[in-house]
Amino acid sequence: MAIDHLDGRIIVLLAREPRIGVLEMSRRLGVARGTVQARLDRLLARGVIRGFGPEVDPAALGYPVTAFATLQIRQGQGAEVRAHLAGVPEVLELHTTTGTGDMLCRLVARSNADLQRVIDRVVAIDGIVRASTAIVMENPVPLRVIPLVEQAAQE
Amino acid sequence: MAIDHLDGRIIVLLAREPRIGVLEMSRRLGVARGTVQARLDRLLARGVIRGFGPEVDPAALGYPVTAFATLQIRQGQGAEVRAHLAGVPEVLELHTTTGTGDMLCRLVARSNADLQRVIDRVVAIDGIVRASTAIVMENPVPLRVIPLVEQAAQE
DNA sequence: GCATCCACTGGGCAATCTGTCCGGTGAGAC
DNA sequence: GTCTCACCGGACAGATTGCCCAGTGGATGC
Repeated sequence: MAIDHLDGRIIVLLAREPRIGVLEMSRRLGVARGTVQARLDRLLARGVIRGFGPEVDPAALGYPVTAFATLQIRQGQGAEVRAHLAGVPEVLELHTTTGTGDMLCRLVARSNADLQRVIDRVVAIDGIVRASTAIVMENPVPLRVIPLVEQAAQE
Repeated sequence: MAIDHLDGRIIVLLAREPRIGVLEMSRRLGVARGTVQARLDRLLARGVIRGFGPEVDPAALGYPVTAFATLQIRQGQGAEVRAHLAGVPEVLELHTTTGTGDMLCRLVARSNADLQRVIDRVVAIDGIVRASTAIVMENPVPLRVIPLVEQAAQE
């Protein structure tokens, strides 16, 4: 089994109030402190919780424009392209995918004009045959996991 | 200006060792504790740092398959579609975009077979005209912000 | 039936960190 | 020259952490 009900409640609680601390959690959940501590350790050890890194808002950093670029890669050039993209700070995320494109990456830029600079930099390598970009206008559902955790914990 | 050098070092330090605490940070950075505390408060107040939510790995939760779906929406049905997708736990993220598709969403599923169920649920609303899905195979660059922070802090 | 293992409870301990003050200093703005 | 602001270095009580312990209850295996 992935996680049980108590694990789920711990994660959800932690997601809602990250600064909460083990002691306060144990109070809210009505279990002993040692239990929460042990559960947390296990969740971290199993990799269910990867960490507690700060969530940084690129917009507040001066990068309010987000875009997704679909890239088509020349056969056998995958490794080079990956390394190249990993070196571009504005590439926040990169996936290799099935389908018409071969890679999908998330970009940020200082402005729509600046996005051109970023894309130029992204495609400045031979291995990329074609790139098509979609600019993000709104983000109705920001990255979230709570609903998934709740679903996973119910079983 | 967005963030200065010290802000950048604080964020990077926090990203690398999230459990670190203000006191230890002040030691590592060679500044007074009050300074780090004030900087952190400001970063949080300005929204540069949104929070410290736990990073949950969907794979460890039993959802090892990730996919991106591009959706075409019938004119004027945007709101309904958003609400519908927000109610699907496997939809981790939703963006409205320019370009051929109208929305882009990130999905997870228990297996490739299960992905079919998720997609069926996603498209189970009138407003979606067409959906095209790309399954993620690898994730050479997991979501990251450190390089961007470092770049933003240099100026 | 009985022993064993495991998770949880409830408690206690010292060490550490947090939140919050304070006065003093230096740099830049007016 | 004066003011404002950020930073420093230090202080304080209060709370939390990491760690330990013995006891309990359920599940498992013999």
